Amino acid sequence: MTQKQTNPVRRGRPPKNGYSPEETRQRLIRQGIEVFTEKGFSSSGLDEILRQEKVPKGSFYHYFQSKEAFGEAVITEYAQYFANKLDRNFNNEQLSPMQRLQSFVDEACHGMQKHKFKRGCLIGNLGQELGSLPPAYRVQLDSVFLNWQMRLGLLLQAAQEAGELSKDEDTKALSAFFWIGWEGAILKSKLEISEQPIRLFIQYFMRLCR
Amino acid sequence: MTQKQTNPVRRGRPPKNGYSPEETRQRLIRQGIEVFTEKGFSSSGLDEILRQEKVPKGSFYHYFQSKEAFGEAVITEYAQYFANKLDRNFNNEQLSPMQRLQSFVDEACHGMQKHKFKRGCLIGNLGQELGSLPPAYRVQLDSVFLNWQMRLGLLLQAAQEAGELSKDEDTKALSAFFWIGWEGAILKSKLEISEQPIRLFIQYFMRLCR
DNA sequence: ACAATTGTAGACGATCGGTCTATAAATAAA
DNA sequence: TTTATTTATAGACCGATCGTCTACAATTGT
Repeated sequence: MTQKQTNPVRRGRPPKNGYSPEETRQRLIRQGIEVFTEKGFSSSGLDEILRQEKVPKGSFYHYFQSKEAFGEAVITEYAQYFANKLDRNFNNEQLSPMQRLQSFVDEACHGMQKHKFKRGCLIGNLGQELGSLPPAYRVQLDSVFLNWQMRLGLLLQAAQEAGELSKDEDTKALSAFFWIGWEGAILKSKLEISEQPIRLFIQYFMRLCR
Repeated sequence: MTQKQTNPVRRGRPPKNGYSPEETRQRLIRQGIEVFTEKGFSSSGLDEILRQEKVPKGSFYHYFQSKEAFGEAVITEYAQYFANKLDRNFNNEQLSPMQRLQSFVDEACHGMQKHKFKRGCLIGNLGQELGSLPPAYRVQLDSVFLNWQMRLGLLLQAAQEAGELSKDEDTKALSAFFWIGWEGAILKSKLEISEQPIRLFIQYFMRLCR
């Protein structure tokens, strides 16, 4: 019926490490997410990313056209990963809408601790770095935020339906406000090496919703 | 009585450009604020800063011990500049306390536009860059925020005295919340090339205060 | 056997932060 | 006046590291 996922007829020199080209590509992107999230795009070298995945430097341009194209793929992958995290929490039928938001926050706090407050949010980090970033990234980052904003907007609408949030509230504006504060909270959380700023922000945000 | 401010007996080769050594130092720091605010610390070279002020590279280490020491001076100067801006607005007796906060916001929005949304806040930018910064910067940046937080805390107390803010509010927590949201708003403002995020944040913050 | 394809390997030039030596221009001491 | 000392300029230079490129190794198809 269907062919094997990896092309059965495969020409050319085989990969030296055990991984298929698609796997290697994916592994590089994953590593890119980690490194760029911690150290930013401009001050991160490809060497570091390649070294960890045991991919020789010369091979990089076999997998990606340039560092810029690589960064684009990294951003896309991170956006996807984060959107999944949002969906997982925001669609949890076990909890009320506002409880789902709280569970997302708890999960994020746990993640911050796990990485010793060194990572935070790739999108936010790159946003601050805009001045030394390829110009095309700006619109990409902006649209990622818009996507998250839409997802939260839906949750807030559900909260309205459930009577947890006044129907007078502008859910679009409120969710835009959330992500504004969120990025600030992540920043201060890294600076203070504490999840307290995140907790503080959420506390006031929740108050705003009552 | 008192000697002239610039030492009257001055040995050694005089500066070539018209500026005194202190002036040159100050000019380099000013330029450093601009460049670091736009492009960050790690991805900015000393060359760029020196070129603009027509200071030869070799002279740099006459004025500063290292790039790290230079950055420290830049942060300190920016913190001072920003604290002055806060004081100028927060101590304006012509306005009520909450009006003073609003006037600060208006001024900041004007500044963002003036620089075409490319600059934002040096402290916030460096905060996001923490992973690739000299470790000593973290505590320095943190203490700058603490200073701003204290200044806003005093204003909020004045607002309480003036009956503009409930005395039940924890002014410390509220001002911490303000700076969290503020940095997020500046970030999104740069991303969207619009002052709308700042306006949106302030709108909700003001609502929280009533 | 030879072309086409695919991944590997390191050379390469540019640029960075930081340091070095040489020197210019002033005053202090001889 | 001459020489020493101080202060600032000037740019060459070094090792490290950046992103990119070219050569080639290893496989399959004809």
